[in-house]
Amino acid sequence: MAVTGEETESAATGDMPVYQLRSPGSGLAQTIVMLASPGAMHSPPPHAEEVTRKREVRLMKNREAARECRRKKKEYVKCLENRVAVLENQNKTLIEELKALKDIYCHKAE
DNA sequence: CCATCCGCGCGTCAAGTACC
DNA sequence: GGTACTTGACGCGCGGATGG
Repeated sequence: MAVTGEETESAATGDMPVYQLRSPGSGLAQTIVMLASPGAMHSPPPHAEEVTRKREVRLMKNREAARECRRKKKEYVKCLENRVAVLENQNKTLIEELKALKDIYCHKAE
C-alpha cells in the first residue's frame, strides 16, 4: 500500500481512501492485437481451450478490477471535495475571527 | 423531430507495482 | 523472474440537454 505525494496528509475529513497518483504513461493507442506465433497460424495450439479460458478469466478479473478502481477514484474525489468545503469554512471563520480581533485592537488603541 | 454535443460508465490493453 | 493486482489511457455506446 504505497501512498504517494499529496495523499500523505489526511486531516479534516478523516479517512481518505488510499489512492495513488502516478505519472501518465505513454499515450499509445491500443492498436496492437495479440497475434499467434507464426508457426501456429493454421493448426490451433495444443491447449487452445485452456488458453482461451485463461484469457477469459483474466478479462473478467480485470473488468471487475477496473470497476472497483473507478469506484475508489470517485470516492477519493468526493473526499477531496468534502475537504475543500471544510477548509473553505475554516478559512471563512478565521477571517471573521481576525476581523473581530482587529476591531478590538483598534478600539483599545483609541 | 432530429442532429449534435456532452458527460458517464464500461471493457480492454498496457505499463507499473507488489508479492512470492 | 513470474504472477496477480492496480490504474491511466483509449475507444465505444448510451441517455439527457440543447439549438435549429
